[in-house]
Amino acid sequence: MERKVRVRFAPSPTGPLHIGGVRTALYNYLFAKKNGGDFILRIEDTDQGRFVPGAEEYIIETFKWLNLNFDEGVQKGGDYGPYRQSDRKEIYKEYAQRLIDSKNAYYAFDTNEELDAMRKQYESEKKTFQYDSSTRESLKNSITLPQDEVKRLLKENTPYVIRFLFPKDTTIEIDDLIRGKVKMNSNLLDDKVLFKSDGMPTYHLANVVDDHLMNITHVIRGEEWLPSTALHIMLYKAFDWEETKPEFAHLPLLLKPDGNGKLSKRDGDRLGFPVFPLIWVDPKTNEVSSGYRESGYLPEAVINMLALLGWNPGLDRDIFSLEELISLFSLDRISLSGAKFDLEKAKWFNHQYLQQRPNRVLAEDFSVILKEKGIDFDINYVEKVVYLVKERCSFVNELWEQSSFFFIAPNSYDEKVIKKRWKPSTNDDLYVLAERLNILDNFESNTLNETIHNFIEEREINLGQFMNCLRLSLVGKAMGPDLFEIAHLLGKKETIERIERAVKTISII
RNA sequence: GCCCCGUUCGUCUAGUUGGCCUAGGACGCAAGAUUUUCAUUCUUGAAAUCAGGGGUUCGAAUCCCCUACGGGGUACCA
Repeated sequence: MERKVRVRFAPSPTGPLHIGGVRTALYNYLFAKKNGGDFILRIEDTDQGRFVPGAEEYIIETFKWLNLNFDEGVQKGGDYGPYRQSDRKEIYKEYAQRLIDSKNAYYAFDTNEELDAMRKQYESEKKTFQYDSSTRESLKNSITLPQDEVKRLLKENTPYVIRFLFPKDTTIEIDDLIRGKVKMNSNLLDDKVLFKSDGMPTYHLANVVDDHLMNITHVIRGEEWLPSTALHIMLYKAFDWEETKPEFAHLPLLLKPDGNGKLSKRDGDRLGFPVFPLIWVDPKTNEVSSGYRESGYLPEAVINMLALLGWNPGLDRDIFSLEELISLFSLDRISLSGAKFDLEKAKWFNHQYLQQRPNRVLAEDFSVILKEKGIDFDINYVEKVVYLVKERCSFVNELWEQSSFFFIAPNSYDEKVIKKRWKPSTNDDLYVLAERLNILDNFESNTLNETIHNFIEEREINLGQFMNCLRLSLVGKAMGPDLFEIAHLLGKKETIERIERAVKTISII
């Protein structure tokens, strides 16, 4: 019987979610939605030592911002809860016991110190210590110790861990949906700890138990999990869950843009781009890490950019809506090699999506920035400004650089432009033009266009030269959109005042 | 060290049943066009002997082997 597709995103709350993690979640989401399945959020907080307050809320908020909604999970609920592993503690204990009973796992009483000493010793002999079939016979565990000794130790609450008993000389085959068949020999794998001495399971146990109990059909996760998948497969076998074992798909990693290695937290600040979706303030150090949201990225752009970083629909275009991504998505089009993040392309994506964003909405976003600067203009005016300048912007906050002159008259004039364009006769030309504009009762841009062109023709002055001077008067620089549109939006009074001020201020004698 | 995964323009990639690949697209870069300016936009261009070397084949980016390089794993972290 075909099972309903169920995938999970299972981050551990050890800090802000990495952008690579966001991509993993996105691929899970796309896969689920493409196949009419469920997308589940499970929090893997089995390591109490690394728990960071606020991290779970950060994760929730990230997906809220991106508008990728979970069907089940922490803070949302569902039929397979609880969805936080710390709330499932008792469950794992029971399953660990099952493995002990079926002789697939055993108690180990070796202390950390003993193990460390062992590792050091092996290292000094240029060997690698591994807790496995070759060494377990000589260590302190329920295989080597007499039964009543084991019972006594457990009764006395001696700290112990439960380790998986890896069989010797077994080949484990992983059938990865992205990579195909991967084979591993059990002799190279060690008896991983499944249950820690603090009463919590490790990732391996909790993950397999939860995926089974939550009816997960596809495990889509980062490539760093590929090596331990052999253990996971053995666990499904040990539990006799092979019938409903999920399919595995291991994603390539996100690499740093320069040099080599996995994209890390530090790269962001070093190279000037966010590696986190949202801003994050470390609760311990107060260190601030920037986020895509606060840097002005649009969620749609981030999703589009991330989707194409390691996956490609094979079409000759790059812009896809979430709906398109869902219908186009398939695991077999995921690339095998790690992808380097490209800041320039990320900006380009944002530019594309910024252009699609309605002017009214952009005007509202922009008004927030304006208010912070103590500028309060009518939203309709702001919307018109946005209409004129948005195509030259990739981010909302760039609107200010491109349009500040619409709100504040220039208080200085670009010297280079003066030097190049301003003539001794310009002051007089502009003065006369101001008088001419003053008697207009229509200040529409096409009227202005006609009036000014006639003026230039009449006086036989150079078009480019004069227009640049007029622009300088209104803008202060040689930049900005169509000059007649600027004058129109500024209005008659403001336009004339700016011309007069420029005439008074600029002198080349 | 050992194990696993990978390797096409600077970057993301197309190429998945070997021939239509003198290797396509996008970002970025360069030049030109448009414009009163800056940008946008448009056009054109440079850019990968398909990591290298061996095979297999009439024919290989596509299949096999080796080497190199890159990445991941090797914790009572996930």
